[in-house]
Amino acid sequence: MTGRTTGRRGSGKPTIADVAALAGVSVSAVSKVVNGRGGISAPTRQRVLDAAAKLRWSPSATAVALRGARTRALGMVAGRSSDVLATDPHFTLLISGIESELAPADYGLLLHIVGEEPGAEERAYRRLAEERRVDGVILTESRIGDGRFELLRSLRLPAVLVGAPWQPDPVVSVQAGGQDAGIRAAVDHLVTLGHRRIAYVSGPEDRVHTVFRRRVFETALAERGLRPGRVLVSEFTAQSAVAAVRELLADAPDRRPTAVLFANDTMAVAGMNAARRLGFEVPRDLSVIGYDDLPLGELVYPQLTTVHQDLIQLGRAAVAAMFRQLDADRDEESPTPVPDPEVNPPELVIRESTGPAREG
Amino acid sequence: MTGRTTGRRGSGKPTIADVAALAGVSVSAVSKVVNGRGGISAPTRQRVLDAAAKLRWSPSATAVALRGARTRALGMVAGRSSDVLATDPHFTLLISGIESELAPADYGLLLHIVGEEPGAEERAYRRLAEERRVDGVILTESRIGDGRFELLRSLRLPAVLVGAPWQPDPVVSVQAGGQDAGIRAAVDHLVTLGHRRIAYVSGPEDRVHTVFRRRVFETALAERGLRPGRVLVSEFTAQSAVAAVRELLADAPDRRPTAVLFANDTMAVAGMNAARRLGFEVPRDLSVIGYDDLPLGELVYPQLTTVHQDLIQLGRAAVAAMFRQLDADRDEESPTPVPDPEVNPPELVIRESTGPAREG
DNA sequence: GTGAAAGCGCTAACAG
DNA sequence: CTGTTAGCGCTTTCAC
Repeated sequence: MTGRTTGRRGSGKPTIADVAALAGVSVSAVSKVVNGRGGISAPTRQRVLDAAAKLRWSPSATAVALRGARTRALGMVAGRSSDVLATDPHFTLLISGIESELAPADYGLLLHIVGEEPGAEERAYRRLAEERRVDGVILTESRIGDGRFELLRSLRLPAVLVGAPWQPDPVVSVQAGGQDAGIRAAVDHLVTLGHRRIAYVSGPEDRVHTVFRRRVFETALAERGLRPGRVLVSEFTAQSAVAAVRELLADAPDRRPTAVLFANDTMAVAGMNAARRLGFEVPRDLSVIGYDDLPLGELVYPQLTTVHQDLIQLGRAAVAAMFRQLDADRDEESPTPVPDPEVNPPELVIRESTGPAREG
Repeated sequence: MTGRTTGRRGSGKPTIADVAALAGVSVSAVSKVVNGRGGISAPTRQRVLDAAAKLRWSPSATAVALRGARTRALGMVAGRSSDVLATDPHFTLLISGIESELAPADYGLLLHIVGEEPGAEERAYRRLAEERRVDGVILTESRIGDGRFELLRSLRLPAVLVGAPWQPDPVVSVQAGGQDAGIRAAVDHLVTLGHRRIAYVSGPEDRVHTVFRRRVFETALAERGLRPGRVLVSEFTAQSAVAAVRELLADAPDRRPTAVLFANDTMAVAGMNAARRLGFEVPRDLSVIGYDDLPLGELVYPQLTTVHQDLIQLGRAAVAAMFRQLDADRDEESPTPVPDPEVNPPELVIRESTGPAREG
């Protein structure tokens, strides 16, 4: 425990000094070799590499980070209850995408799942920033009045938002082009099938994408010359979706909707089954469309017609944007082009939960 | 960029020196205050706290870690494709549990999602260890011949396994008591309903829990005096489960199973719908039981009868075990009691996908 | 009760 | 080409 001389391989882990000693060179030589900076002869280089391999040594991430370089970690805070998280793989998918881009760069992802209590999320970001644990953070699900961009700026912590900010904001964000294409296609699909009374079950109204999608829905309806459809606001939970469907189907036959769009797949599946419990066949009596295109949609019966959104690609794009930002920050002077990452627009996937309207 | 004098608040973040300067004390005084070590007068203490608050300063995690203390981060490597990850919230749930225990301790979780290519997982652990990014790692899904425990030991990286090791091993592990209770109850339930031909669709055979559960299934059947049921091995994917059901239901009516147990809920749901597509009603023609009790099970129609497993609690227990291990390592001399964490045994949740056998 | 100084493992100037 | 050295931000003896 006490008195561990540098270079001694006691209980501790090998350090750069151990490697240098074993290779018979100085520490700076080792440093130069591992960082690929030139000025080292081939034989020396080889000796260093061998020594490092024998000792199973890699530079300590902590020491490198302290030295002023990067942390080689990105942070992400998920402000959701574990229940919602488990039902809705939105985050999981995004994280998969993020990781796939992070791994080759030897970056890690520091995840924080905090509850939905207000303030918890902010505290998490704050700690991430103050403790300098990460080089930057990736944000999702921006909300109306979202204070996170401001917060992160004041914390000087680079951020990339997946999605659109709630109001024009200099925050770097990634987003698929043609965001409204999915819902438009969904409405078109239903109209073509003869549906005239189409309802929309939206997510919590404090979400930016929720409001956006709802607006697209309303616009699309109007453009088709249809009267405004009913719009119900629901939580992202199954119970809430079930309640919404109950309400929708309680109307008189000539007034109730013949098709429903849901804000996400989980709600759509829950809603679909709620309808069935009420004696409505899907799609015979009611057509249902989801959003996200989760694997879940293919599992259920009938398979879900839904709007596909490439969350994995979005996650990758977010990381790419972050790296560009980090590089730009470092080089400061050279204003990197920062091309918008290519993300495919949302797209309608027609499966079994939509069919012709029963009565015009 | 150049020549940033200590104590200057330029573009950089405040350091302990800035706080000390602002409070008019020495850096060590600040350190003592933030670490709650005594020897500081109340007024001085207050001045330090005020200064830290004003500067929004917290100790840099990196510096603290380098100083020899802990990293305050745990690692986890998920060796699965993003697709499986998205369908099966197993990991998500576990991570939620882990986080809920980590957060109050101000610990972070460094996540690595690597593909299923062999070696990728090992490399990830290796890097985590060599770069000293985490204090320890949490493992799941131990496999037959799992080399990770050995690897981690040689890396001197503390580890906690969720589940049982494939062979007696000193690795610290957490697990619910009465592991076999769930499947036994499931078999009992089916037998009581009059089922005599019960099949089992197992997961990949290289998983320890897969083999264990299958054995429990076989034993339970034997104890009830039933002939061995058919056992099919499937991947953890929907397609694979669908194929298994096809095979099972292709048999002659007097030979085909009237009930099927699946290794997890996702497979069960996929199987249930495959059966329906083949013209079999669930539970009228076929009873189905899953495993895990994911939220998904309540979403679908009919709702899934399944074996509940408290993954969240398991995640929490794993972290608790890790902390005890870390404390023990530190104190070295004091062999902490290390009581087994309390995790509820798996339990059968009866819903709608099981019913009386149609023919004895 | 408080401060000065030595490192933790590494990188980057600067010498040789 | 290679070695010496000064910190990065913090904690921790050890003096005062």
